[in-house]
This record gives sequence, C-alpha cells and structure tokens, in this order.
Amino acid sequence: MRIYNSYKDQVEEFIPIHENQVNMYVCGPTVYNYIHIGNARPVIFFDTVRRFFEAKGYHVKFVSNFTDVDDKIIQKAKDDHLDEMVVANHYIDAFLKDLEGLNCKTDYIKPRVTHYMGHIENFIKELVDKGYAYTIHGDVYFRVEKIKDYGILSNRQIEDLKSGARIDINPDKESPLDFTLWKKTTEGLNFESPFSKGRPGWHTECVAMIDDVFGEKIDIHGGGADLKFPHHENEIAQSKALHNHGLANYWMHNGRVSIKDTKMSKSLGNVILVKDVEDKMPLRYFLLSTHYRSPLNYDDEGFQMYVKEFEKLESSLKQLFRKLDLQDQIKQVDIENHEIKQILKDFDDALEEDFNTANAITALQSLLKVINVSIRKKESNDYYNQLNQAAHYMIGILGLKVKLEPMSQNDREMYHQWELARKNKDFKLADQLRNELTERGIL
RNA sequence: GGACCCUUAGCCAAGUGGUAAGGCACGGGACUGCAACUCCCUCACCGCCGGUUCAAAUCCGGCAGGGUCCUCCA
Repeated sequence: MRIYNSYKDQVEEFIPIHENQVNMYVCGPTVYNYIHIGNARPVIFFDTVRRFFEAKGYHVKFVSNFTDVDDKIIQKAKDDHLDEMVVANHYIDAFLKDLEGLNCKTDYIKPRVTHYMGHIENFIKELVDKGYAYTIHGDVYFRVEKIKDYGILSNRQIEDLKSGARIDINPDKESPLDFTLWKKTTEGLNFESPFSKGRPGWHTECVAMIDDVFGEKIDIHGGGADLKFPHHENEIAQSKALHNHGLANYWMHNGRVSIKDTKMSKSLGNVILVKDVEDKMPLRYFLLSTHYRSPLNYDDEGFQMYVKEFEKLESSLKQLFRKLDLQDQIKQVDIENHEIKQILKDFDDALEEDFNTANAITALQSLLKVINVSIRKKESNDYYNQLNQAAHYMIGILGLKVKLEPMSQNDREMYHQWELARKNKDFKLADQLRNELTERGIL
C-alpha cells in the first residue's frame, strides 16, 4: 500500500504504527447547514479508503468529528430563531442521512466538540503551562514562532507568512501568525474555563479530540486540501508543542470540487446540496471517477454520463444475478478463472497505489465487459458465481450499492410465463409480462 | 504582491523516461418478434516554443491559458 503523503509531498509505502491496525481521522463538518457535493468528496473518498483497508484485513479505527459550536452555527440559530443545539442536532441528523444515501459507513467514532470541552480546556492549559500559548484579556493564543519548522505541510516559510500577512487588527497578539486557542465571548453558546467564559478555537478542537480518542500519534489524517493551511498546519504545531510529534504519519488531502468551472460558494449561489441530488450512487461513482488529489469539475451534462454508467453497472449485475437467482444457484465459490483473477489484481493494484479509484473503476468496467459477454453465452454457474463474487468485492470497496433482491416464487412463475409466451410467439402477452417484470425490478 | 498546481480526442479521464488505459458521444457492423440491454470495429501529431536524452505526454527553461491557497471554507 502506497500513499501520497502531503506532509512530504511524495508517495510512500504505508507502514501502520500498530500491525494490521489503521488509526485515521478525517476533519468533519461544522453543522450549520446541509452538506454540498464538495463536502461529500472527502466523505466518500475516505469511506472508500476505510473499506479498502478493511478488505485488506486491517482493523480501522475511523474517527471524524462534528464541530457543533461555532460562529456560523450561532448566526444560523439567530436567523432561524432556534437554539444552537437544535440547529446542530438537526444538521448532524441530516449529515448522517446524507451519508446513508451515499452508502458511506456511519458506524465510526463521532466526537462532538461540546462533549469534549473538559479535554479541550486541559489541552489548552497544558500549552499555556509549557509556554507555547499565552493568555491576554481572557483570550488564549498559540505562539507560532516557537515551532521551528512551522509551515512544512503547506510549504510556507514563516518569513513569507509574516510579510504576506494582512494587517492584523488584533494588537493583543504577539505575532500576527499566532492563532486563537480560546476566544473570550459571551455571545452564543459559551463555556466556563480558567481563561474566561468563551469558546475554543477551531484549530484546537480537532487536535484535542484526536489526543483524547487515540491518545497517541495516528496513522492518517485526512481532509480537503484547503484545510492544509492554516487548520492542519496549526494542528501539527500544537501537537509538536505538546507531544513533540506531528500528529499523523500520513497526511492526505483531496482536491476541490467546482461547478461549471467556478468555485462553489454560497455567495455565488451555485451550491449543489447532496440531499437534492436524486442519483446518489451515480454521484458517488462520479466523485470516485477522478483521482482524489485532482480538482474535479461538476456540470449537469457531464454528470449524466455517470448516471448512465451507473445504470450500465446496475443492469449488468442484475442480469448476472438473475441468471443465478432463477436457478437458486448463488453460492460462495473460489475465484480460479485467470481472467477474473487478473482483473481483481488490477483493481487492487490501482487502489494500492495511492487509492487510484479512477483506475479501479476501469478494472470494474473491464469485469462488466466480461460479464456482459458471458451472459450471452452458456457458461457454468460456477463461472457466473465467480464473476458475481468478483463484482461484489469491487463494488463493496467502492461503496456502490446495487439493489439485487432474490425473486419471489410468484416472480419466478411470471418470468417463466414470459419466456413461454415468447417461445409461443404470443408477443402481446410477452410484452405485457415484460412490462410487469420491469416494473417489479426483476428485469 | 507571495506560495503552489493544472493544461492528454467532441466530452470525462488514466498514464510521471521506452513510444498514448478506460468510459461517454459520433460513425460502421452484429444480435433481436419489436424494444431495451449487449457485443465487435473505427476514433489522439498529449497547450505552444526551445533544451537534456539513444528515447519525453512524462525531466529542464520560456511563453500562453486556467485554477487553488495566503481570510471562514471539504
């Protein structure tokens, strides 16, 4: 397994800290709105990463947070005349529903900031005690310049950052680079702390929760490329200050999604929400069709291509399944066929090389071709089962769900009547039965 | 202004030194009671100009166009 490590800007062999175990953390949503397809990209991608690791026999401890205290939530609560926690809970539920629609696993560890206040406080306190942070007027800031190699992840020099820094209106900070660990405020949801009544800074939440949930350096930390700076850079800085390590061995960042070659943003009004996309599986297919590090552009016409592709996948697998199902012959077999084995190998090879889902999909497509050819021929049930199993292995890792229900006795009879009608050239009856079978999702 | 990235057929998209995967669309065939599905065939001087090399889409330099980050952002 090889992974492109953003921290070093190179592809590296993946070596887990603990054998057969992968500890990974992905920055989760701030729950003040429904997620859009750009948010869905890391969600789907890292779910696929998890699935592949699991398929390869790793135990994956997958953690992704909910930021449920934030200025944007306060604003949203004001706008909607609701309690902040009501807002947060609503969008957490909506997020999980979107996840299910996208066929992402939801059985992962989901720390919420509001449940970790004690730990976050202690974390900040320790930073202060060690001299890496300072309090002033109730606010707490991190001393960035105490971290000597600050900027490695995002490839920035401290000097450049200083000269490029916007005019800082906050004279309390020792340096414009310093970032907030604790913000004194009584507006919105706030918490008592030794520093002041207030809220934690976003950059400290993730690292404090990782600290508590894992209690050690983790294998993989993931998120969108735009989180590299300053968010992830600041997480690393805090971890170095407190634990003398860079938080994660491998940093993975996915590219952005744009819409019709334009940045997706609420002010431009070109946001596509996941909940509004009818074709959830084609969306997943689409988002995996480009390598995760490349930028991805969405437009309706292009997307139709993937809707069609997914339908093709669905119909081929359905026909194969039906062939076996009609004879009650679906069973576990050993995959021995050379061609199928080669395709499986191509699939695994693609994913093992920095999760190249685009090439993995190509392998899936070549299996589909083999399936389609075989369906027209008379092949053994054993061979069909090998194909079926290989296909399900692949779509299981890619997380592409295809509805395949075994036929009822009634369905079977109807199917046989249809065949009989065609044989007897009773095309009127045959067409009628065909329509019925199609409606029932059999054909 | 500073940092970085991208440019492969009509469209989407792999490929990071050995002579262009795959998909969609188009065109030509096949199969079929009619459809749908499916199958076969066809379809690229890798943005432009130089350089390095026996060999470059792949490395280096320049130019053009596009984008991201530097501020909340997945």
